[in-house]
Parts: sequence; C-alpha cells; structure tokens
Amino acid sequence: MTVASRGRIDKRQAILAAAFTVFARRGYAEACVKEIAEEAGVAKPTVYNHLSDKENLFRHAIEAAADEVMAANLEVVERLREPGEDLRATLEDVAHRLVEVCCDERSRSLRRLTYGQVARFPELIDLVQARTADKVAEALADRLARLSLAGRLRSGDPSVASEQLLALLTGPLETRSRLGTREVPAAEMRAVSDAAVDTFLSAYAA
Amino acid sequence: MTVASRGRIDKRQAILAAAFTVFARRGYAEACVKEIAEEAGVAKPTVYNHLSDKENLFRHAIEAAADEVMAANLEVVERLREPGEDLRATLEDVAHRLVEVCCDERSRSLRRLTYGQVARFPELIDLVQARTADKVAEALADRLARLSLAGRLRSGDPSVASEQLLALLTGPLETRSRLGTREVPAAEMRAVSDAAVDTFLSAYAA
Amino acid sequence: MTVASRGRIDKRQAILAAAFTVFARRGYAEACVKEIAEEAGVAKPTVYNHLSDKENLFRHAIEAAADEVMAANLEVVERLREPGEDLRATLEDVAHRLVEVCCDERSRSLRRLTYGQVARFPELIDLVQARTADKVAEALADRLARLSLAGRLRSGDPSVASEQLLALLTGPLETRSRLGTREVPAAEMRAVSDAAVDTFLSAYAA
Amino acid sequence: MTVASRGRIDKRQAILAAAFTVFARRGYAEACVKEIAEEAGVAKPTVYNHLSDKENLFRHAIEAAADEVMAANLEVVERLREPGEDLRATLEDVAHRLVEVCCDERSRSLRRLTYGQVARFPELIDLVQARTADKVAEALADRLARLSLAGRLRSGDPSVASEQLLALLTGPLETRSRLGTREVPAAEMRAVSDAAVDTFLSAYAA
DNA sequence: AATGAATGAGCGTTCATTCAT
DNA sequence: CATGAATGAACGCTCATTCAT
Repeated sequence: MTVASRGRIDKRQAILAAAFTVFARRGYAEACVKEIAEEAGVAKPTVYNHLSDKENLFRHAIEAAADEVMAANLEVVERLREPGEDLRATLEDVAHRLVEVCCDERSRSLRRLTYGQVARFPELIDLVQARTADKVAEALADRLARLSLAGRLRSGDPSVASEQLLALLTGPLETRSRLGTREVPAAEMRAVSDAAVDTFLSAYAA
Repeated sequence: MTVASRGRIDKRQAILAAAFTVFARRGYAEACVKEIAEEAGVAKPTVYNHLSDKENLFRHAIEAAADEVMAANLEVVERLREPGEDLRATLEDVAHRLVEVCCDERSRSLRRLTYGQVARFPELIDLVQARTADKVAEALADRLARLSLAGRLRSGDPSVASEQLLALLTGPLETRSRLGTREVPAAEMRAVSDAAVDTFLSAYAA
Repeated sequence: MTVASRGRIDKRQAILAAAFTVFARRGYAEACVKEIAEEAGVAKPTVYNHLSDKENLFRHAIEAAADEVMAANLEVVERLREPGEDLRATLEDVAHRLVEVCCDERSRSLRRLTYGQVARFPELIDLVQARTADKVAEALADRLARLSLAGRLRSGDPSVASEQLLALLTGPLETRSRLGTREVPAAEMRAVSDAAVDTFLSAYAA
Repeated sequence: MTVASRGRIDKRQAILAAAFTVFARRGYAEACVKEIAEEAGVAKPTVYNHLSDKENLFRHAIEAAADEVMAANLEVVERLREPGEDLRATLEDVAHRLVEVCCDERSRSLRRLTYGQVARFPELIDLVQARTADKVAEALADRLARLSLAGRLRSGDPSVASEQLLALLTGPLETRSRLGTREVPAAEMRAVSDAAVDTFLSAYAA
C-alpha cells in the first residue's frame, strides 16, 4: 500500500470517527456536517469527497461502530470456551464483562442513534442488530450448547437460554442507566450480573 | 368549567395528539410544526399560542403519551391482585398482556422518541422512565411481594424479581421486533412470555 | 377583491418584476435569489412562499414579460387596420414602431434569457415564441391578407409576406445592435425600417 | 516544432473542443470544469495549466468555434465568384448552403452561448459577430457588388442588399427552428431559401 | 507537466418563530 | 383567539481553484 493511499484511508477513518462522535453528541439531524468536519480537522468538502453525503456518512459511521462493538462482545463470550472448575464463577465473570461492554459510551451511543433513526434508516436496524445482539446471542448459544453437552447445564434450546441470560443482563441495566444516560455504579453492575447468573442457573443448571 | 375553556382544552389535546403522531412518524428534528398544525387541523400560530415552542410541544406530547402507556401497563399488573388457583396460568396471562402493551405502536414510538432525543431532552428520560418502566416495576414488585407473603413465591427481594421478570419479557422482544421495527408474530409473543414465566418460576416459585 | 389579497398579488408581481430585472442583469444561473429578494424589497423566504423555487420563478417571470411584449407588438400591428391613403407611409410607420418595440430593453432581455436557457427550459421557447414572434407574425399576416383583398398588395401567401417583412426588420437589427447589446441610433433604426419596407414593396406591391 | 510542443498543442485543442461540447450541452454556469476535464480525458488541474480559469476557457472555446463557423460560411459565399449563366439558380444554391451552415449544431450552439452570456462576456459579442455575421455579410456584399458592376444586379448599396438577403434567410429560420431548438425539415429549408432569393431578386435584379 | 486531494466561498432551500390583521 | 404572510438563521451541498506529490 502506498503512503498516499494510506494517508487517504487514515483520513477517511478520522472522518468516520469524528462523525460518530458528533452524531453521538447531537443526534443525526442536529449534527451538522460543518461540526463533523471541524472535529475531524478537515474542511467540509473533504467530508463530501470521502463520503458522498450526510446519510452515507451516518451509515458508515454506524457500521464501523457496530463492528467495534461486535468484536468487543465476542471477545468476552470466547472466555466461556474454558469454563474451568467453577461454572458459576466463570459465568459471573463473563456476565460482568458483557455488562461493562454494554454500558460503555460507544455501545450506548450506537444503540441510541440506531434506535432514534429507525424512521429514516430502517435498514440500519438489521445491520446493527446482526452485528451486535444477534451475533453475541449466537456465540453465547454456541457456548451454552457445549456446556449442555458436557453435562454442566440442563439440556434444552440453547438459543432461548442465551436470549434469556442476555435479557437478564441488559434489561435491568437499561432501566438503571436510564437508557444509557447515567453511569451505573460498579456495585450495581456487579449486583445485576450476579443476580442474572443466579436466576439463570436456577433455571438452567444441570 | 365554561364551554369556552373546555373547547380550548380540547384543542390543546388535539394539538398534543397530532404532535405525538407526527413526531412518531418523522422523528423530532424532521417533524415540522407546519405538519403538526395540519394534522391537528389548525393554523401554525395556533400551535404556538397553545404550546409556546417546538421543544415544549415535544415535552408535553411525550408526557401525555407516557401517561397513557403507564395506565395501560398498570391495568394489566392489577390483574395479579386476584392470582386465582393456577399461579402459572395467571402469570402467563399477565406476562402476555404486558408484552402486548409493550409492543403496541404507541409504546414503541414513545421509547424510540425518548431514546433518540436524550441529547436534547435529557430530563425526559427520567420523566418517561418514572411513568413507565419504574411504575410498572414497582406495581409488579408490590404484587410479587404479596405472593411471597401468601407463600406462593419464594421470599426474597421482590424488586429484583420484578425487574428480572420484566427483563425476561422485554429483552427478547426488543431483539425479535428489531427494536420495535417489525411486527412480532402472535406465536412468538406467546413463546416469549411463556418462556419468561417458566424461567421466572424456576427461580422464584415457592 | 379584499385589500389583503390585493396586497398579496401586488407582492407577487413585485417579485416577478424584480426577478425579471435581475435575471436580465445577470443571467439565470448567475442571478441569486437573495439579490432578487433584495430587488423586490422582501426577504428570501418570501420569494419561496410566492413562487416555489428558482426555476418556477424564472418561468413565471419570463411568461409575464412575454405577455407584455406580445401586447406591445399587437398594438402596433393593429394600426394597419386603417391603412390610409399612403400605404408606404403607413407601413413605414408600423415598421418603425415594431423596430422600437423589438429594440427595447425588455424585448431584448426576454430573447436573450429564453435563448440562453434553452438547455434547461426547453419548453419556454415554445411559450415565448408563441406569444411573441408567432403571434405578431399571424396578426401581421391577417392585415396583409386584407390589403391583398383590397387590391393594395399583390395576392400570394400572406404568411410568407409577413415572415419576410419581419425578417427584414429584425435581422439587420440583431446584427447592428450586436444581439441587443448596443443601442441602435435612431437614424439607423429608421434606415433599416425604410429599407425593409422598400424591399418588401418591391416584392409585394400590387 | 518539437514533438513535445506538438503534443501540448494537441492537448490544448482537445480541451477547447471538450469545453465547447460541454458548454453547448449545459450552458456556461451549469457546465463544471470537472465534466470538461473528463470529456477531454485529462485531470482537472491540467485544464487549469493550459487555460488559466473557467472564463478564459470559455472565451477561447468560443473563439475557436467562431473561427470554424466563419470558415464554413466564407467557403459557401466564395461560390458566387463564378455566378454562371443562371444567376437565380446560383443564388438559390448559395442561399441553401448558407441555411445549412446556419442550422448546424455548432453554429446554433455558438449563437446560443454567446447570446446567453452577453452579461458576463460582453466583449465576446463583438468577437463572434465580427467573425461570423459581419464577415459573411462583407464577403457577400463583395460578391453582390461585382454582380452589380457586371450588370447582373441593379446598382445600389451592396451592404444593404447583403444584409437583407441574409436577413431573409436567417430570420425565418430562427422562427421555424424555434431558436435552433427543433430540426427544420429539408423541404422547409429549401422553401425558405427559395422565397428569400425570390424576394431578393424582385428588389435587386437588374 | 500531470494528478489526487483539499478547501473557501457561495447558493438554494427549509423551518421555527413572529407580525399584522 | 385564529390566521396568512413574512423573516432570520441555518444547513446541505457544489464548484472553481489551489496544494503537494
């Protein structure tokens, strides 16, 4: 890759990052391209050179953020590949880490923006859900299925189990963080993830 | 109350209803006051006479919708006052009805608008959450507490139980309805509510 | 007609007049709506309230000007209804008056704008030609036909005669005024119209 | 001339030709330099290297086109040097050929562009008129003068005769082609040129 | 000399809001 | 009180022009 094209790609990513920041700060309609350009340190037409218009800019910024969130979530779920001796402890650890990812600024902004712009960008919902909620639910279902096979969880539909464990984590957090508006104290995060694992194991432990 | 002032109140409510409809259709920034005025059948300055500006209009429209959603939810939870013989059946009925309310157009629009406008109207989150999620969680906790006392549920923190039951209902629905974008088939709604009750009773049955 | 609606119509006409002035001064693309608004003494959005966009503004301004030019031309041709004793003198008078109309600022701007915007407004050509060139050619043909019947002109196709008389007037003027750019001295105008009538009568006198 | 500078000149001419094409297609203001560069197969800054800015580009493109149109017209008029036996036939032939040149795409675009941009490029009018209308009028006047001397046309001011013959040709064509917008059928072109010669000879035959 | 990338300036259009009736 | 009309402020987008390579 040449130095020039490398610079071009860097600039494109800088613009996408700036766009996500500004969209997150203001919302789609309230964000103005000028502010995005300033945040990225380029002139307004440069934004248009790289990403043809505001809608495109939004779509790509969301898509890039969704990829990052997906990666962070999958990395956490992978930890269940080595469940160790103490299954409850491992689940609590994973649950807690999922909660942390789910509560971080980027995840919350992504959900908020996607959700708030369903009317204008209906197709983004599928894209974002596929890369975040769906993907992590599937990965988790895979792990739970293996745990069932290994006799450490009751047998049954691992998709439902996965869905419910995630619901027990994210549901209370949405409420307690006021839809991602307020920081959730560490202790509360721990309480929620532990309670979720507790209820989950009541229902699904072998 | 005089006939005249009665008419004034009617017009105000017509405007608020129209505002909610249009905001739900377009989103806050994309909705224009002209369209709201047309939907309400009045002239634009009339809107300004009744509700000083667009922000105010939004706040009051959201508030009114939140009141309606709250009432619908509480009515459902009240059914747990008479749990009857078959607790599982009663919970399944209540759970299913909550799912229905939660999936209806108005609830979804309310969540979407509030969520999408956190940046501009941060205070609305508290107002809406207090009247919807919090209120129903409390009412449900009240009912669960009574059921514990009556020996029909294990004793423990009824708030956590309430929170988890609601999470088991709304979490999966958010995913399956693609954040309220897609209709959820009746069968799926039933499956979700039954699975929620099942897991809930695994953890909380006496 | 109410005073209010009268005022509205006045304002619309003021905007159209200002638009024609500015378009004539700058050309279509170079004219900016802001300048038109200033020329009309209103704010920019007022222009958009009355005439939905720039293209519409242009079309209506051109149409109005075409109407005025048409009326002026027809009034001149009408003079041939009373040819009087001295046909040559009457024709010279009419010819000279047509030349005057054809050379005035408004006619020239109208032709220039229409001509210059064929690519963008192809339908305007027909509209303008119908109301100016065609209409005056027909009216003139009518008069010439009567003169033939009255035995004062040779018989023949009056349309061709009309077309040629007008060509003998406008052709030399286009050249001498540098496509309407330069004032044509009164003496030259007279020379052109007299020469045209002379040639015309050589070919068409009874 | 070196091969290199020869290539440079070729590129310059390619740019001028592309510019005329694009200006003719879109009009001056609507044409963008990017499109001209693409039409010429070069990059945008190359256009600026060869012709300093858009105005210059326009001027030179127009000038080049005017030269070509002039040459085509003069070639036709030269045919009157050998009038042959049948003067009417020769005049009809020349008239018809002039009509053809006058109706071709390039001539029409040239007139349209020049005419439409009088406001911005007032000096172009003189340049173009001098090379087209004036030049052909003069050349034609020269031929007519010789024909007068030879006793084949009445004596008199050959400039006026030339001007009127050209007016009788171009005037009706402007109308019938809707200012160059519509194709004029071959039969109509013939009718116009024959009628022009007929009237011309009525007035000017010896 | 030629180009990909960047930019400053400007324009059409919209919209929340306010007058005047 | 209700309304038709008017406006100031923004914003998305384009384009001629210039750097840097």
